[in-house]
Amino acid sequence: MALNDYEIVLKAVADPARVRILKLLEGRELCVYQLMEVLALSQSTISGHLSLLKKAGLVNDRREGRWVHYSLCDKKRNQYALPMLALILGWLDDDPRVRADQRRLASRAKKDDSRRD
Amino acid sequence: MALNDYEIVLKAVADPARVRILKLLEGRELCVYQLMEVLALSQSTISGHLSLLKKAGLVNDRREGRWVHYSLCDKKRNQYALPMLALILGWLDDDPRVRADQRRLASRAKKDDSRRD
DNA sequence: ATATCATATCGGCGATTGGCGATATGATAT
DNA sequence: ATATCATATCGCCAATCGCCGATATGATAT
Repeated sequence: MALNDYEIVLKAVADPARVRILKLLEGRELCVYQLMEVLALSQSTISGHLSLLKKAGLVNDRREGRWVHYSLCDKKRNQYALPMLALILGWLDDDPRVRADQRRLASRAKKDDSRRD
Repeated sequence: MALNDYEIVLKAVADPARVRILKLLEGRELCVYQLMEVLALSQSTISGHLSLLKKAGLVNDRREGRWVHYSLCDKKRNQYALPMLALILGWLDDDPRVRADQRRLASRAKKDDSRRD
């Protein structure tokens, strides 16, 4: 049923925490742990959001050792997922919370860099 | 806040009953009473959905005597409303429930016609 | 085998949601 | 003023949601 697939995608993107995740995944891969720090939500909460986004066909996961790298989906798993992604990723760049997320992610990345031997 | 406006629109369109309403409003005006009959939901439920859609800037209302005619929004009340409408109205024409809604609406219209003196 | 680290899943809690019937409002008609 | 019709709002209930801490899983290292 088309309406079911529609609902899964729309409910997935209708939550603020989940769009913030999608905006953070724009152009890069991230792991649960990084998203935890940037969004200041518990590990189980982040993991739950990600599995919902995955179920909707909005994100991919790729395991590499103990880390699981999440990225925006490329394959068509749900007919509504990619067009919806294309639409909403053009939005929210001017939102204060989204901007703050980007800044926190950037400063985290710097710390990681300087910690390298 | 952009994220707030986003959430209002997305939550509004993420509900099956509300998309069905939007699909029925495609190309015509309808009153609460007609939507009640087609969707088989109570009058208060339909009215509630419509006021939510209106708050999101997705529909207009136009009072004419005791009837209130609802239609898809034309003015820009929420920056996300019209692009989202444009996207999702291209969808769901093949969904069984949506098709059944259209049929019920059509047969209702016929009855109305034959009842005219 | 044991320990550790990253992630996933489970159970519980308060808040929100979608449905309803009952009641209130607003417009028309008598 | 009263009645009627279409719609809006209110209060309630069951179901879902988003969060958390606790526990389970899966991979790596010793």
